[in-house]
Amino acid sequence: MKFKEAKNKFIQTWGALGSQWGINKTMAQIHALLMVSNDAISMEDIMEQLQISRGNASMNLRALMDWGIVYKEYKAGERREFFTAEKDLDELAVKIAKERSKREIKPALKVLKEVSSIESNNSAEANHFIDQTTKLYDFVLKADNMLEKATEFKDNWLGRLVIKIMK
Amino acid sequence: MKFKEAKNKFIQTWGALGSQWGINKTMAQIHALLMVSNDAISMEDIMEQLQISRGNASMNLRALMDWGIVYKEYKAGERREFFTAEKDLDELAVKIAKERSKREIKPALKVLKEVSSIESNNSAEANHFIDQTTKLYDFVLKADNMLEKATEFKDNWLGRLVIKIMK
DNA sequence: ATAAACTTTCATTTATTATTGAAAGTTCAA
DNA sequence: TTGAACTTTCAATAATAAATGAAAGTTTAT
Repeated sequence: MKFKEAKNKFIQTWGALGSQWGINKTMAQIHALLMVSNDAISMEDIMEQLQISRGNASMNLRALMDWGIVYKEYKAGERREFFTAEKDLDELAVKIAKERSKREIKPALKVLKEVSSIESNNSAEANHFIDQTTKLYDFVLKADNMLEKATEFKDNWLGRLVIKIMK
Repeated sequence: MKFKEAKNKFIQTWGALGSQWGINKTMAQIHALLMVSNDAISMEDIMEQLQISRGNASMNLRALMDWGIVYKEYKAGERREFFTAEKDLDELAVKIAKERSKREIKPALKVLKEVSSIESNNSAEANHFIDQTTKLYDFVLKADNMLEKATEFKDNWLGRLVIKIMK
């Protein structure tokens, strides 16, 4: 396999993976492209390499910057803006986790708390509902906390030890 | 909030969360409905409660059973099939993790390995590509392993200790 | 202040994904 | 073996999500 072919395959695969996990394909592809690019590239270049429109490129770059995993760069004497991706993978994972937690898990938790707090009418059905949603709330809360602690976790010698043992 | 209202809100929310994470809405809703249902319910019931077609119900129930998180149940003297959901949340998480790993992460890993193994033509570009995709491969592999080990992790006193410390 | 070089926005179009429902398939009781 | 009761399949349709591109908006050099 040649370099160009490999690069393309990587971008396609990363894009597909993204869309399976609720991140739009182009967004994931742009990110992939930037990750494996040596240096910052212009919007024109991104459009060209991924064969996408200006609007699409612009909106997804904006989204990636909102997520904090792509940055603008300015080059001396250049009018255009250039873009780079966060390349540190731990940092990337933490940022994605934080963002998805904020956007999706936190609101879901709010609803779970709400619906698990209804007054029971003492039917078996209602009791089971309250019990199950309460458990779910606790579970999701715990899972969410683990995500949030991922940063500290990775720098934590004890954590690393545990991972080693579990392997 | 009344029980019925809460139940509905829960089902809607769970459905939305599912679709944000790449699981189709109806599938997540059926699962939600079964999770908070006291006992097994028929396809007819599911169709009625979620206002979906027979085909839709059938296909998504099949998918949920393929995932191993919904089971068929037979009631004595009843021709119809009834369905229940896995209600143990740890068990549920493990099964979902395993399934998504198998379907999505494993194939992605294969591609990552492939593209990171190309022969470099010694351009800075190609070298950076190889370096970055290799790192990505290691990272995704590690993350995937952690998912797989989730079962052991939850029963692991040391793991629990670490979580406690990190909180 | 002007205009060239560039970016963003958003109504419209296109592509993707999910849903329907009728027909085909299955199972079981008599 | 027949047919009633039920489930599955899948081509057609609908709903949803993403992409386009032209117009509007910005920025900067002169």
